[in-house]
Amino acid sequence: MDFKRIEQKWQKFWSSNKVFEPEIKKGKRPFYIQVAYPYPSGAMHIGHARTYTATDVAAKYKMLTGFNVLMPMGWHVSGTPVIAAVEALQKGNEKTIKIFHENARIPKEDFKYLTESPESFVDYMINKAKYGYKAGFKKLGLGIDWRRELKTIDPQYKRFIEWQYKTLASKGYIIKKAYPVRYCPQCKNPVGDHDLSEGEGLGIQEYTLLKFKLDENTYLIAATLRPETVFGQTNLWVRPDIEYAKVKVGAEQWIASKEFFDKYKEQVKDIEKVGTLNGSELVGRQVLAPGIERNIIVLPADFCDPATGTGIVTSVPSDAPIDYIALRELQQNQALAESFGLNYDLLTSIKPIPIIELEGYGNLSAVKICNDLGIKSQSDAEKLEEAKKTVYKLGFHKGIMNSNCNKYAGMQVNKAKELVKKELIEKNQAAIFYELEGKVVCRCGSQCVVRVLEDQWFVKYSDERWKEESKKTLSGMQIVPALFKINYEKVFEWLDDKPCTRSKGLGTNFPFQKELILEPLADSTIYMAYFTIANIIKQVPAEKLEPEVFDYIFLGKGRIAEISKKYGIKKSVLKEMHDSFKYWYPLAYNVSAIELIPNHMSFSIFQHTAIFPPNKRQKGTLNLGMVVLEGKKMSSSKGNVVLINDLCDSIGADFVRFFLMNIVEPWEELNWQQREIEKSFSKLNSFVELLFRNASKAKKGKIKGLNLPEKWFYNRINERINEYVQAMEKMEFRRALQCISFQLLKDFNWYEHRKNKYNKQLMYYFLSNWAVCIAPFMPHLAEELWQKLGNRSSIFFARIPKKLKTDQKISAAESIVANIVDDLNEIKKLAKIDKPKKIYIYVCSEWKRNLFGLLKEKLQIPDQSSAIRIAMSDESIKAKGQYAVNIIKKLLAKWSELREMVPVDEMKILAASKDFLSGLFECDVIVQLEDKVEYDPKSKAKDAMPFKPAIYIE
RNA sequence: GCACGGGUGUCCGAGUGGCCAAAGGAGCAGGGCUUAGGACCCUGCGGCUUAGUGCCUUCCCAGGUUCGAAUCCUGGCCCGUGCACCA
Repeated sequence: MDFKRIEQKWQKFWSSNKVFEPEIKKGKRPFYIQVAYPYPSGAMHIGHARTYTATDVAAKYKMLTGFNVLMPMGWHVSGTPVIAAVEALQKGNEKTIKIFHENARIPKEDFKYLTESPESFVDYMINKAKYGYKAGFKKLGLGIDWRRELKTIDPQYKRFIEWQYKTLASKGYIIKKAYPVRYCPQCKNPVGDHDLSEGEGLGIQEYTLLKFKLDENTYLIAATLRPETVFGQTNLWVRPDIEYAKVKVGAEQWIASKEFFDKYKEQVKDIEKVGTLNGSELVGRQVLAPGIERNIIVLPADFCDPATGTGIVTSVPSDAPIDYIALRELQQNQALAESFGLNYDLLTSIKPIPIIELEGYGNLSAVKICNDLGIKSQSDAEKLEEAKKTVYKLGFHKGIMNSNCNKYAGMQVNKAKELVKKELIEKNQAAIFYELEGKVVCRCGSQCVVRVLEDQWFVKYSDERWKEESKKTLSGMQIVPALFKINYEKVFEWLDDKPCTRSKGLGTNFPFQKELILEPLADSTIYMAYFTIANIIKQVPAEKLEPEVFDYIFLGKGRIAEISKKYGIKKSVLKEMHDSFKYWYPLAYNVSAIELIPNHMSFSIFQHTAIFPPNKRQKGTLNLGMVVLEGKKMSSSKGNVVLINDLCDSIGADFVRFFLMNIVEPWEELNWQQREIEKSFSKLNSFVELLFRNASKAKKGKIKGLNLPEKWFYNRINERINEYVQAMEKMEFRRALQCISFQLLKDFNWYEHRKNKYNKQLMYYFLSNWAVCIAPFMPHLAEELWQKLGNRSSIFFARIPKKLKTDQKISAAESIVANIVDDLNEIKKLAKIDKPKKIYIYVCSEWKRNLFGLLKEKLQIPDQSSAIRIAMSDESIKAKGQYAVNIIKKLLAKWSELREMVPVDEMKILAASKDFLSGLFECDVIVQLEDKVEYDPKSKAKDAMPFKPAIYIE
């Protein structure tokens, strides 16, 4: 088949007949489906193609069920990648050149477009790149309304985003606060995972800095992850052999390790080094401990690491194993203690103070676990680490603060932690310090730190009321697949304030601080609304698009006449946009890949909730799974990809679409295996060719006078279509496809096998319905076949039939014949009969059928004694005695299967199929009723059962 | 750490209470076709048995619910994926 010709022919037809350019039609139900617009920076591979194809299938199916369908497309070009790429290409960076030349398949002579400017780069990628997304969409035959095409840097779009953020701000959802980020002091930039050479995935931990008053204005600073344990403090640890720094922080003087201040200076402003002192100078001193307002003693410890925290550690021997062991070791070593000039009696009087009750560990969990694990000294590093982890984890989840913790007594540890921290900070006894979870190194080679960005703008997704309202929106939405709803719910739970501005990148300037750019996940949340007017708004100059204009279009606020006059926009244009939004919204489905659930998809629901009224939000989401190639993750940089362009060229767009939808359901992980594809390609291809060959023999008209096999085929087509519709409604595209492809092929083959005359009308019924059902998946071939069948307009103006009449009895009857064929083959093989001379079929007698009917009606559970009781209530069965009991036993053995069977007249069916069977086996076939047998040399007849006639072959 | 998902025969993978010794494919073995190779077609691939069958042992491990479990529940072991400034 000449795929290329057919594809081009119909793509041209669709565009010149505006098949996928919907107009508002009052009375026709709208269906607006939208798939997350791509960032057009490379070649399109099958992973992308799957997402867009699934959306297209959903859209086309809805067209075929009578909806007015809108599916727009745009380009998300916001952010830094384009700028970074253009800069790298301008500098002649070889790695980047290679990526664009080899992976994105851009010829060298076209690089001039890429290096000219970010705008030119974007334009090339969208409109000229042979392997780009737009080229791919067109090749795949997607039903996109291109009149609405947009880029996120269009001037009108930017005004829309400004309106969006002004609206959010007016509701209090835009806030400004300090924000800790991973930061490279060398590059002077925040770093993401992809900027790192070491430490990817390591996060930021929040330490509490505790201030221990040494004298009037000088404090020793200890860092802790467990501020709630201040109530159990017994002493402070310092390293006697290192030098600590004295630093002015604000009005106070702090003492901590030098390494600490190097990091801390990125997090606070006013910080100034004053001097140094040795740890040993601090040993033995008394300091006023925060939280408990009590003096505690400074003791020496080797485990204090100047590179971790502050190099000073507060000691809570009740709950920190290392503190307990270090204290005990010091207490047991009088000579050492006295070498530091410590009062040994005072030292030995220090005892752990119970503060947390922990089930299974009592109220001194550190002491208990050290005893349990047999930890003797600080040198048991491994065991100490294990002990620490266990106690920390259990304490956090299950610990309860006890009566030594004042007002926190009885509170859970995980609650108390935050409250204690807050109280200490308020009393100026503590501060916050951010520390990386481990070593993080930037690609430039320098070690990263945490920097606190002052005045970062956020979208306040943590807002309780907003969250509640968004959860309500979500609860009314249809999430496909349904089991993902819980994922959304979980995301909504932990979703926190999201930074929304950056200093670099393409996009919309932040309206409240013009030098900043809204970051890409912030300007892609409600653009679906913009699509409804994108084709109209192009004629309005951007500068006229003040917030009031959008307020009118989307929210119906204000008076059209006044707005028209004030901003110089025609009333008719304003009205058209307002009407268009009102018609198309709410969005039926927002579609994207699963990995966007925690951000894009959720943000979109939140922001719709914030901005639009409940009836103008989103009705559902469709979440597409990943595509892997031969079991491995696809990666453009490793060349492990299949590009959609190449694939369409080799097997044709419709077959690509078919396989993308046929391997697994849309939300499941799809493993693309070339060999398997090739195998099923030839199978499917010959099926399609078979159908096309039959098209010339089909004739439109009333179907009448059907014989048994024809009735069966007609009925089977209807059954398949019904199941197809059921599956399509749930977006189970794979199941739907299987019904109307390989399964229907099997049916067709059986029918071909069975039929003895040609029915043109039935063939038309089959082919036309097949074309309509396959059209969402294989639109080009469907159109071609549709035309071959004599239709003039596009198949997408046809309708998929719904709720067709089917008759279980017809299927049941045919399965009797099919089963007989199977059984005959089996017996032939086992009995090693090559050419049967005669076949005898004995249909079970009337009383057995009655017995089955009786049991089917009355038997609740397949229990032998009650079955016999029921059966023996019938005199004619009772008369058969032990033989009847044997039959009952046989029936019960297969009861679960049999109870579903629909009773049919086996005698009549088999008698009617005699010619077929004798033709098939090339011998005489004799069908007799069990109790009227004339010839039964091996006495097989008695084995006849309902739905399973006995057989004798000669 | 938190969240979600998953462990099925040689391999990939379908299967969510009985129709399941478990779809489909790959692979392997035998046969057909062919000068040969490829492609294609047929048969078999847990064990024993059989004129269309019946039985035994199996779906990560251990328990449990049920007349009945690959499928439901509990515990354990193992493996993926995501976790925010990144589009």
